Amino acid sequence: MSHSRDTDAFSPHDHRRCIRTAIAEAERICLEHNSRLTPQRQAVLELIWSSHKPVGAYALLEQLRELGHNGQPPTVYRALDFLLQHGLIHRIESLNAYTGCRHPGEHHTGQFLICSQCQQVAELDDPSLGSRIEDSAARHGFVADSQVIEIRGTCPQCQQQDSHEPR
Amino acid sequence: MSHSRDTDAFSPHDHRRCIRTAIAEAERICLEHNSRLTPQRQAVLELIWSSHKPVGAYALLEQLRELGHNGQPPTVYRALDFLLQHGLIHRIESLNAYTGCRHPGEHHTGQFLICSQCQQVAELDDPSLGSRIEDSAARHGFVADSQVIEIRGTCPQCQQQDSHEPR
DNA sequence: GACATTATGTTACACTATAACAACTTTTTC
DNA sequence: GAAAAAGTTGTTATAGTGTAACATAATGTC
Repeated sequence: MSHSRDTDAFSPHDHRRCIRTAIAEAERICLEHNSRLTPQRQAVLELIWSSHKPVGAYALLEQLRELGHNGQPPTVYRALDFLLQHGLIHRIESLNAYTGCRHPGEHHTGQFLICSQCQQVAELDDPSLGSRIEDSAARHGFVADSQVIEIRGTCPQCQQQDSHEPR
Repeated sequence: MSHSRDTDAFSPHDHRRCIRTAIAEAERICLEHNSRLTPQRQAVLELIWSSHKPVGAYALLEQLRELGHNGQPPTVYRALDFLLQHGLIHRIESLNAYTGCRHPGEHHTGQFLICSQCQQVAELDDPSLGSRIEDSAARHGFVADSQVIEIRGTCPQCQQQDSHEPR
């Protein structure tokens, strides 16, 4: 089975590339919107992209401090708000945590696969699923304008390990 | 368009009936499971069912105190845990709030329509949507075992009011 | 340079949730 | 029916998540 770029999060990959791409895209988008990717915002974005596990705001705060940034909660939350507004990150509601967005710029509603075992998250980004949901809502006279789709389960990698180490 | 029992939450209806049914079902289920629907638990369930707007734990606590119950946070959270475990209520992740379950007992994953205007929530409970999502995940080698589906938008009633009072 | 705008610093606090242990009730067992 | 076990509630303290409000600093505009 071939995996799209989206769900490669679960497969071993050159993660530095993820980070580089994310920053590059962020710069592009900020330029487009005439917004500023300040050092703090970039630092937060990089920290979020340092893995595919969603990070909590206070964990980010901790890491920012280690990097010598000044740190109080509002600092982090402001950066997060900025990144969220520009579609550069997503908030995972069921985890109170944040993860990098794979398709910044393109307007899309996040659909997440969350592995209960390794804690990693991949984006599904299946537009037809999105419209299927809209339809479902519309059938009840409901006009949808945003969706929270968070699917918990076991990723391919962890399934393999399970079969190797049963019990 | 005809609405199923599920999404009637948005339409005017005899709400006392909702509550009565909910309690009756709760009693049935607790009997089945040999669990006890204690006065506190029942009080919390009734409070949750007192409307179709999800309620936060601390709001419940407040209301419990007004009813003369003893109240500290753990009291409420324990009742909520019990009700959640028995499938009598759902937690709305994106609101940190709780709402009554329309199909207690039947194992189902919650799908919620949340009106941004009136704050009311209806359950979709579209099993084919659930399996559609499972499929979507499976296509990426991911085994889903639970889903968080929360759709924000405008309910039929609020749409009507909008068209009557534009601006 | 003066001004408006945007971003950050700082303090304090609100909201959501749980840990840990004590006391009490109900059920079970003998 | 008394003792033990299991389940429920009381109580105190604290952890985790998020924001309000106001001061200061940096940046952009004219």
